[in-house]
Amino acid sequence: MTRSDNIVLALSPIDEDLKLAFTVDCVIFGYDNDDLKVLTIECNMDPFMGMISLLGDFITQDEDADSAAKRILKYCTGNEDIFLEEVKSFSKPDRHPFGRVITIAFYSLVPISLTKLTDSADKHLKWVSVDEITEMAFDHKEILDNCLYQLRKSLREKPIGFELLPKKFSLKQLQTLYEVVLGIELDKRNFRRKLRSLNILIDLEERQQEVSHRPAKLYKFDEHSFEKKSSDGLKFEI
Amino acid sequence: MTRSDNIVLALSPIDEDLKLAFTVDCVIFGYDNDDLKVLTIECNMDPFMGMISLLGDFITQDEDADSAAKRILKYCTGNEDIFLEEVKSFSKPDRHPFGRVITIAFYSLVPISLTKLTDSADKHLKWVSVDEITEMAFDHKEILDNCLYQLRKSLREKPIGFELLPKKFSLKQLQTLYEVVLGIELDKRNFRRKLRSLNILIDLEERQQEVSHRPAKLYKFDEHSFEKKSSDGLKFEI
DNA sequence: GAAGATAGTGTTAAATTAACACATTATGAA
DNA sequence: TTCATAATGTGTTAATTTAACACTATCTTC
Repeated sequence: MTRSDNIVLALSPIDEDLKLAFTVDCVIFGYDNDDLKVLTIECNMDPFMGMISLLGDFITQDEDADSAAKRILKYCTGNEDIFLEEVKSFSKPDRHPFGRVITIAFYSLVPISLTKLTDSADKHLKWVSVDEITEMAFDHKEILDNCLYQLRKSLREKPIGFELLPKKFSLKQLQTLYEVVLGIELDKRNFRRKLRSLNILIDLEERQQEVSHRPAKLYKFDEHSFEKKSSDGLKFEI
Repeated sequence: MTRSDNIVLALSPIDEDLKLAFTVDCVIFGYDNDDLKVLTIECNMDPFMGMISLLGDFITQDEDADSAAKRILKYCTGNEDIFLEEVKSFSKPDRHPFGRVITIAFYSLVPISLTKLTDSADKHLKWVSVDEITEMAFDHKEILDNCLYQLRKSLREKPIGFELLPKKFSLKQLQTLYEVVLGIELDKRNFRRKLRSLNILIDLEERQQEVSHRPAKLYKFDEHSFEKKSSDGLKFEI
């Protein structure tokens, strides 16, 4: 490869023999038992032996970063239709002990209840509460922090909370999810009114089963309304 | 480099001889004459010969993406203290005719009036109105569109409009900037009240010179107030 | 059928946003 | 020096949105 001409600088020519690697790392968020979790894998590479790390892989020759992230998600969860958002790149020269590895971080939202970790990956993977994570291999804690920040931001701007829940959910579940992830308390009546006004939920005319009290009504997310609204700039703002 | 172990997939081993290149591309926005402009350079590489492209370069061995972007900005404008925000990566396998070139896109905001394009770069660089740009070399039009979208989003969320203006500016200038970039009309009184309430401007007790009418008061941006507010989540919302 | 547990609902005050018109102050030409 | 011109600069009110707040309804289990 020769230096392209639309590239204006000639300060530090690229060494043709430089080994570069390009990866993606996925912060796979799950939500279970009123707790936000991240899918992790144990690192068995020094100097990070035994620490948890995010799920990542090289970007192959015939795919883009997005496809690589989807491939990882499919590999781990078997699911192809998962919410995914690119966050930012991480490229400190010394971020990886093996050389120059530049990574693009994504976060994704999966409903843990619907997710069977695939057999091949299962034994290595672990859902860990975000709260419990104080350190990770590589710069993965920094990546996690950035993705968590972005998740919180997006959760307030766009109707994506559903992505973490089962297809059918109660308003209470949804509210608790917001409270847990955002770390705030919400007023029940205001929360419900807000969601009503957004017209993004479909009342399933069904109720929760097997609870020892009045069962809650179940809703599902109305995909159609979302498409329509997100395109002309829905202001979600919970 | 061997495949790291925290990387779970082994579907498509990376060819050790694969030539990868890692670049940054900067959408350098300027504002002049009530018009949003982008700094471009003419491409002289087939098949994009003669088309305009963004400013970009390889990421060198000892810098991260951010540093590379800053290096480009300094090279072009001589200035080191320029607003810079990472937007997203572009990594389609065929996006670059020379091989596998993955790029991280940034946009930056510079006050054209204060910017002397450096001598070495000057003859190749051109400020072009965003409105006039219908196509660019590579996937740079797509990159521009994404960065423009992000600029508009950030302009509504964070007080960054100042970055495009001279140090001293009038409220009218600032309002017109918002109107031009966002493509909307704003109410003068509401706009002024809003800015007053944000407490991010310092009245310089000076007035515009050389205008053939009542001269406007000049303000500057109060850096200190911004630091303080952005850290605890300023809601700008113009 | 009573007790326990959670679901579900409406009103009012406060804050924010939107809409709107005229007086002020400088310049420059008569 | 005064008048025309061209822009700056300012306040009030209505509409909307957000925040605060407490009780009744419905189901289960004992």
